[in-house]
Amino acid sequence: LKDLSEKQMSPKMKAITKERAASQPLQERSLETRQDIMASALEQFARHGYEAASVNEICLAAGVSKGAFYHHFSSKQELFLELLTTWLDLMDGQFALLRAQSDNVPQALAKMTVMFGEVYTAAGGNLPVFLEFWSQAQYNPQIWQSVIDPYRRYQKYFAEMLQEGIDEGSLKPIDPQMTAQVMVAQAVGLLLQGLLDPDGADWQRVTQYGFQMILNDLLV
Amino acid sequence: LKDLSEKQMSPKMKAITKERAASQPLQERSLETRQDIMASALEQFARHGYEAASVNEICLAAGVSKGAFYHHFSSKQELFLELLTTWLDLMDGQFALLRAQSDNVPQALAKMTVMFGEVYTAAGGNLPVFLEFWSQAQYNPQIWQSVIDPYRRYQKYFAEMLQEGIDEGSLKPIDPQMTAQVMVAQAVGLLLQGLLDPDGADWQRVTQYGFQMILNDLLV
Amino acid sequence: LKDLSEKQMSPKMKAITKERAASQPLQERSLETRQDIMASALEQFARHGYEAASVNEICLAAGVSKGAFYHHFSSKQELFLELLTTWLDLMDGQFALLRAQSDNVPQALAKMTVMFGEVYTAAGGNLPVFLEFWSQAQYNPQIWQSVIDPYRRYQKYFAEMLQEGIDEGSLKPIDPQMTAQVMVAQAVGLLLQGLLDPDGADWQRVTQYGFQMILNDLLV
Amino acid sequence: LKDLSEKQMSPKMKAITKERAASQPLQERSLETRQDIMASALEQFARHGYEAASVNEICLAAGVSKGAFYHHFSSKQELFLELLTTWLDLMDGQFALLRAQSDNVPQALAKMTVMFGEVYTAAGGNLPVFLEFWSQAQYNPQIWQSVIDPYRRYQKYFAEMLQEGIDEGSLKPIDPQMTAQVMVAQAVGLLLQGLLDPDGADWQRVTQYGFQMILNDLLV
DNA sequence: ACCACCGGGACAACCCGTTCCT
DNA sequence: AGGAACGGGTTGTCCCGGTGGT
Repeated sequence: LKDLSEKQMSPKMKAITKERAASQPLQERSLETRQDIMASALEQFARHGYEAASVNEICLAAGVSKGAFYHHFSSKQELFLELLTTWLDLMDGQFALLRAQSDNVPQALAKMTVMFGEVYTAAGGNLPVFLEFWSQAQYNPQIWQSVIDPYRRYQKYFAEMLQEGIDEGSLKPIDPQMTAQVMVAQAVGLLLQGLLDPDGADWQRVTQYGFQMILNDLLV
Repeated sequence: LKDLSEKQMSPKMKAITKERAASQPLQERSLETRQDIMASALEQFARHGYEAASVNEICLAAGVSKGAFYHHFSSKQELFLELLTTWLDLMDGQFALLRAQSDNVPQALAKMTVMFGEVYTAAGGNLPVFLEFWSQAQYNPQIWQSVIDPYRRYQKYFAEMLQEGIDEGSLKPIDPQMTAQVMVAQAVGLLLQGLLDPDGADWQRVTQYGFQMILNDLLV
Repeated sequence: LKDLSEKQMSPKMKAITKERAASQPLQERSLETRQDIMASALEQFARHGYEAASVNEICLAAGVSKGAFYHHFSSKQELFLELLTTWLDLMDGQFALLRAQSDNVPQALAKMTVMFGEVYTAAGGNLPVFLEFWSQAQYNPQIWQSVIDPYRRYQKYFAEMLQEGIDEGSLKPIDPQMTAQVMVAQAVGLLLQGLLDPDGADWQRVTQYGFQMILNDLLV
Repeated sequence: LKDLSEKQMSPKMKAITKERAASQPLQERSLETRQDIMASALEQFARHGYEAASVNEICLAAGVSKGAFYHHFSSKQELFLELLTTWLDLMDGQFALLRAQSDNVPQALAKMTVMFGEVYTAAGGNLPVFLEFWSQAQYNPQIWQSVIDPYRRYQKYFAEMLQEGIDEGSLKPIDPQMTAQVMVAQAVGLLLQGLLDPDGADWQRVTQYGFQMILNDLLV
């Protein structure tokens, strides 16, 4: 997740970087430009929202011409989608990793909670895009598809894990489907609250507390 | 909450209504125009989002001139804020009512769950504005203030209720503050899920289920 | 000329005046309203120019509703024209007066110079409308007519005066027509300079000086 | 000064020119577009005044899209200022040239008079912008600055010239400062009169006559 | 008779995302 | 990869009638 928030230097710095990079292999330079744009876009989307963030600003902040922009991305939308999928892929990877590293289900669940906190901090100032993804999904089928797919996948992950736990006897025989949905809902809700009102509470603690409440119902 | 989603007639119908209204008392006519605009705006915001919804479209759909629009609202923002506060006031009223009608705390909590479901259905197709409110709060301090105030109030409501329950002996001595926050988070999360993926689950049932899980931890 | 720049109270003051005036005879009140509007308009036109001054602002500053405005004046233009003619009539009166009060031509000319200085100070902060009159005359035939008529009249006045002076032997036999035009031109030029760069020179003195130069050529 | 008033072809002609120009080197094409816009703007400002001239009209008359317009100028104001400074620079150049070409002061003064006449004719139909410049200087500090600077410079030019004349013994020991101001004032006044009432007199002749009057006071 | 609210459209300036051509 | 140009669309405001209350 860190990759999403690095490259936070000033445009001026960027310009210099650019000049220095002039003697790089072409392909490398192209890739770098592409990532500069993405980093800049991420920040702009987070700061102003998808609609209010202008391509112009993104280019300016990235130290890149509009011509370059449309060379790399066919539209603002595509860039947005690209950002979205990158984000989701990272999340997916994290999930899989965590699950693989855990021996039993309760342990994996506990780790999830930790990871959740990490997402929150790792995204840095760019967490608001998360909400923006969600919001835009309402109005654009393609984004909706891209957001809903992994989302359902997460729920399935959880449900399967819970089922496993039940099977191995470490969890009570609750309804895995619905429990998973509740858990995800809680996670999402806490994220949004932390997003909107970061100083309103110690959200890390509240998150721990909330998951513990649910676990109380699950553990044998 | 119903007032927010009525007035769903076509623009053509509206135009006729307008003409008929020409002979009404001025004040009444003015009020009606204002509400027409608000209803239209609610729909447009829900359908396209705050930024993408144009004042022009809102006026067209309301069968109202832009002159009328800017007579009633000084800006798109102000209208948005107006919509927001109306919504929140309604919610506040519902909360207070429900609490007053309940004898003990567990009963009130149960009713809340029901009310939550009602919100979901009552908003009709215009629920997406909810997300839009949340989203815009990120970028606009005034909206943020307007959204965060009642939000914190709700949490306080809940926390007080829980404290009451503990005092009257109907609830376990849990941490009321954090529990309230978790409950609100779950509500919000479920709402968003229902918003994004209405057909992904029977959210009414999931909601019931989720609150039951929390209640299990609370009840003596 | 003073009438043009009095009534410089704040809108608040006006509002009070208005309320007090509620018990006045209707006609009187109407007249007052009309003059309030004109005073406000004068100020607004002077401050922002004809186009940039909005009827709204004029009304606000006058403490008058837009309905009232259009009751008294059929358009912004008409008001402007009204202002213009009022101004010009005042000037005309002053001219006639001065000429009547003078025994011989050189004396009258000297007095003109004094009067000119008075115009400058009497107009107070609202002198820029003068330029605005001139400017608008370019684009609007009606205003042009209203501005050009008295203008030519002034020149004729001067020319006649000079002719008189020649006839009575107090002036050299110069071309009265062209001399008059030059004098008026100088007056206008000095006015504009004083308008644009009030602190650039002691325009009163320069005016005296300039007219003296011309007089040197005229006096026998 | 002629450059300011050429390019008076119809929009249609322009469109053709544009298409032909599509195969020009980019920089040249850009420059041409810029000048097309400026020429069109000059005409529109002259015809309707600064405020009343719309960017739309300017673009239409120039055969250029609004996008192109805002690519070249950041605002209508900036364009106006650009026009102003170009004009003033031209004037400055003319002044310097004339002075350099003259042997003694009286000769230079005489030439100035001629030049003044040329300005009048060279500007063609676009002289009204002159008044517009003056007018807008009242309401906009930046324009004021741009207009007042060269203006004071002209006066200083004149004053220095006069001082030179006094020193070289070709002029009487008058006050050079005030005399210069009077001369400029007369010039401005005559210009405005010629502007407002072109058929009211033979302004060329009147100008000659007026300057002669002043010269009478200066020459030894 | 006078005034105030309300509404009507046209249109302003500006900017946006995008494409074309070098 | 980039500078120039495109045109449609944005919010907001302007000037102005009409309708009803005082």
